[in-house]
Formats: sequence, C-alpha cells, structure tokens
Amino acid sequence: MYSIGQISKMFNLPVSTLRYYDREGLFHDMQRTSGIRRFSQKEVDTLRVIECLKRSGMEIKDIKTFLDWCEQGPSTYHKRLEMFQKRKRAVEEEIVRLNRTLDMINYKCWYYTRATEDGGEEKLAALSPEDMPDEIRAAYSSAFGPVE
Amino acid sequence: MYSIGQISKMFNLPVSTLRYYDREGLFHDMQRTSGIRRFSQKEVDTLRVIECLKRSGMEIKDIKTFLDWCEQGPSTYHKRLEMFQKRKRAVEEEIVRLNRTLDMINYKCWYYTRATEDGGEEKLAALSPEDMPDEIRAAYSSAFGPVE
DNA sequence: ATAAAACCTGAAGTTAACTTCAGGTCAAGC
DNA sequence: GCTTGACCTGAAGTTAACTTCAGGTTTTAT
Repeated sequence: MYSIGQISKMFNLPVSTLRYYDREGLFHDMQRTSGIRRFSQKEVDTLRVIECLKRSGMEIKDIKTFLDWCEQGPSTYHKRLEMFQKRKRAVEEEIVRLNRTLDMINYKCWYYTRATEDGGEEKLAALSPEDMPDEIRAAYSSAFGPVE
Repeated sequence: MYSIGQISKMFNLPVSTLRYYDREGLFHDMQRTSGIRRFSQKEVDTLRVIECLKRSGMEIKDIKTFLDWCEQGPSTYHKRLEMFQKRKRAVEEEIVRLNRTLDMINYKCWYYTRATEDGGEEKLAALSPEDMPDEIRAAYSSAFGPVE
C-alpha cells in the first residue's frame, strides 16, 4: 500500500494529476483510510496502463472507457483486444510520421551545417543540390518531394 | 500565387487555422491584394517547415521565434542549426519512447488474443508466463520490468 | 448586374489536461 | 499537546491551439 505522495515520486507525476485521474474515475473504487487514498498494486498496474495508453495518443476519457471494460470482466476481452490493436496501428503510424519528420530535420541540419561552416556568412547562395549527399537527398525528397 | 482556400486544400488545413497562423505572425509580411491574402512559394515553404516543426512537438510561439530568425538572415544560421539539432534529439527520443510503448501494446495484444481464443471466457486464470513467446517476454520486461 | 461563393476582421468560445486556490483534516515527531 | 508536513475537497484558473460567430467586403460566374 502506497500513499499518494509515494506514487507521485514512483511515477514522477504531480499529486494533483493523480487526484485529477481519480476524479475522472480512472481508479475504480480505490481504497481509503479515513479519507486518505491508499494505492495498492492494482492502482500501480492501472497507472502503468494509463501511461502506456497516454503515450499512444489516447485521451483520458477513452482510457476511462477501457478501464471500465476491465472492471466488467472477461465479456469485454474482445473489445479490449480490438482497442489495443487500434492503438498498435496508431503508434506504428506515428513512428512512420516521426521518421519522415526526422528526414526533413536531417536535411535542415545538413543545410545549416554547410551554411555555418568556414566562417559561415553569405555562403547560402552557393549551396546547390549537387552538394547534397545521396542519403540526405533521398531523405529530403521522400519528405518534401523531388529536389528540382 | 495561391488563395487561402487553395492552400487550405493543398495542406489539408482549415482556412481558420491558416488565418490563425497569420495572426500569430508565422507568415512574415505576406502579400495581399485589396485585403485578400496571397500565398506565394515562400509561404508554401514556410508551411512545410511549420508542419515539420509541429510534428516534432514544437509550440507555435517557438516556431515563430525560428521563423523570425529566418528573416534576420545569415547571422542566425548558428541558432537555427542548434534548434534543428535539438529537434532531432527530441524526435529520436520520442521514437524510442513510442517503440517502448509498442512493446507494451504488443504484450497486451498477445495477452488478449490468448484470453479471447477458443471460446474465450474464463481462460484468464490459466494464462501463465510460460505461455509467453520469447520475443513478447523480452519486449514486456523491457517495458514493464521482469515477468515474475 | 446580381447573387453566390470566397474572402475579411475582432472577439468570444471550445477542449483537453492539468494546476492552483482557499480552507480544512489527519498523522508523525518532539 | 502541539506543530509541521502530508493529505483532503470543490471550484476556479491556465494554456495551447484552434474554431466559431457576427457582420462586412470582394470576386466570380451567370
């Protein structure tokens, strides 16, 4: 059994956030001793799932829906599986998007590195696509379209 | 030259969002003809950078700071390079986080797939760590800690 | 020439996920 | 016994990034 302060340190989440989650109904009938919240292993597990689903881009109200299903027992296994499969696709897509973003950023890093080096001023005009290394060119055009 | 409506379709962004970006000063002295915004190649390029930086997790006000540097010429190349290098690290870290999130999600998918198959009800109790395939076990423990 | 479509503005409204506040209770150490 | 730190509540405040609204102007198609 942990206090809210201990859980706050354990998960590196402000106490106010934990109380907010509780207010939103994310901790299904959590125990209390004279008004004070007692976090058990169940709430620790719940918080791990919350963190995972949040990082996957899910909103609190949808996380609550999922946690409600968990309270309803085995009859909701199928819904829960579908939900995680949907999250899996969402995260995979986000990783693809971020890799494309990284391509653009790498191009910009290459560009400004060139533009900055050897004194660095007034060199911009001299930068032409022929200077672009093949892997940067490939990444750039996958991100922005062809280098004309 | 494009109208705001054309750009809206081109970038799949609502007209209201483009006007909001303009209000926030993201399009440095954009041209107008009798009050109506005219988007040139410069604004198209700016929007590509905005989209990239937004996906990298940057806030509008910081994107504005960057775009202001762009208007200040070569003296800001170094700042701009540093900024993109910081973005690069942020995106790389986010990709790592998302891959860990994916490990947890894959574990959950495995778990609920098992729990759902062959009739599916009341099978949960029978699920033990020995049933866990090695790659799921490895992913799970890297995400949640060891399977006890 | 006129009506519809597309554009404009400033101001107010929205949403999610928290955080802060004011005022009060509980528990541990001295 | 008393102070201090950790806990509690409901309500209000915050922030980012938009969106909507009300009312007006410009462009375009017939």
